[in-house]
Amino acid sequence: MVSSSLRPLRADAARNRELLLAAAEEEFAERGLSASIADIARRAGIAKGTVFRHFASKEELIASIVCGHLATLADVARRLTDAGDPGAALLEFLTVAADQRRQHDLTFLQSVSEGDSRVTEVRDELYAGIGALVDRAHAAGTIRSDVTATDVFLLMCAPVHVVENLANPAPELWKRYLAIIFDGLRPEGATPLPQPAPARP
Amino acid sequence: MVSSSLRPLRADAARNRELLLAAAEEEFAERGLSASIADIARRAGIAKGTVFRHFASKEELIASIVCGHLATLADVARRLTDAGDPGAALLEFLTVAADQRRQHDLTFLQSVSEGDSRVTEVRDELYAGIGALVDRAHAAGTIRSDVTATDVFLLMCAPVHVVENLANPAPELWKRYLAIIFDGLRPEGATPLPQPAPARP
DNA sequence: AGACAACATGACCGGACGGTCATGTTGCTC
DNA sequence: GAGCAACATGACCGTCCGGTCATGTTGTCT
Repeated sequence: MVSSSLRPLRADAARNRELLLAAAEEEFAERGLSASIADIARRAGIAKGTVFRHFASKEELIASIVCGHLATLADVARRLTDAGDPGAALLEFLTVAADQRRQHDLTFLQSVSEGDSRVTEVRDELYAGIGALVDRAHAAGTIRSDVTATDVFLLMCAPVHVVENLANPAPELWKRYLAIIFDGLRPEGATPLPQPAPARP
Repeated sequence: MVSSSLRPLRADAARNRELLLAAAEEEFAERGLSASIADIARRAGIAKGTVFRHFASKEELIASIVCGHLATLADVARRLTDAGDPGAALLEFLTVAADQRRQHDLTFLQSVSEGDSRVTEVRDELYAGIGALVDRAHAAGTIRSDVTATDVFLLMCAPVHVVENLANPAPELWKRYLAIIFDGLRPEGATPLPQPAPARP
């Protein structure tokens, strides 16, 4: 979203960078991780060599995309922390997160950019935001007390993933599974969990 | 599991076929879809050309693996249909299914082998088995009435998928998320679902 | 307007991959 | 045990991909 380089980019370079990121996002969403740099460059209307001027490697390009998505989600979480109903806020966050994933499923990119320092940094921000939402939902009694922020973080993209096993899913089918999973997070009729919550990612 | 060819394989060929399938399964689980035929052959202790004697293409090899897994699951479902408690039987099925996926996550192979006729055939069997389990659970009132066999089919591998977003998950952490999701399937405290169930896959 | 650094370009490289095939080997049948 | 079809082998082919670099182009600053 923001380019935090010291020297500002030249006008054409900045424009190309945005075109490139947008094209890469679409190409990855359509072709998966094996989308080629050449195809991405063609889609962006720039030459292949230019890609490597902006990003040292394919991995770095992926990390930048993931960073942008995580930052957007962190922003959403932050904004929703002040919302009225804590339970509704958490559900709204999960809805926005799933909808983002539906548009461009980039979950498979996340494992690639695991080592990147910028990614882990933004992810920590997102994690903090989710933590605040979960705390408030706990206090309001909307979700069961044995569910943690890490649980929510991990379950975030599950609805979309579930739907992707279908060839032609209805565009909003993921909402069905988000509802089912969210019901599993509610205190009513909750069964004791067989395993302790994992440490934060 | 069974090789339904007309002419029986020669002894060495049959042995190599099994070695090959086992090696491919491990290699795909470790390296993902991009595992190479050469690596698979090396792991099986056979030559690369031999792979293509048994399977016309990489896709066909994948389809055979997926077939075996689906057949195993269909068998489990069939056996559990006669079990005592319908609710426990369904939970047990989901547990076995998730555990199988944990050992060798091959979900990503499923989309590749979408067009294969053998795969769709075995998948239909599995689907029928799940249908029977769900019907009995409905009758016993263990799961909410608006949940279908397709829902269960789709949610089957969700617990394992959720956990895979973690770098070093505890080996049985998936049971935590299976418990949460299964709680979402229970009638107690169920919220109306916002989307209709999809048609069978 | 001139002049330079920043930027864009696409031919090119090394390597890896899926798949083929001529040649050599081996299990089965009589 | 002879003979043959089934099978195994690995060198080889065409293709594609990530990444490099010498050369040409353009924004920007004075």
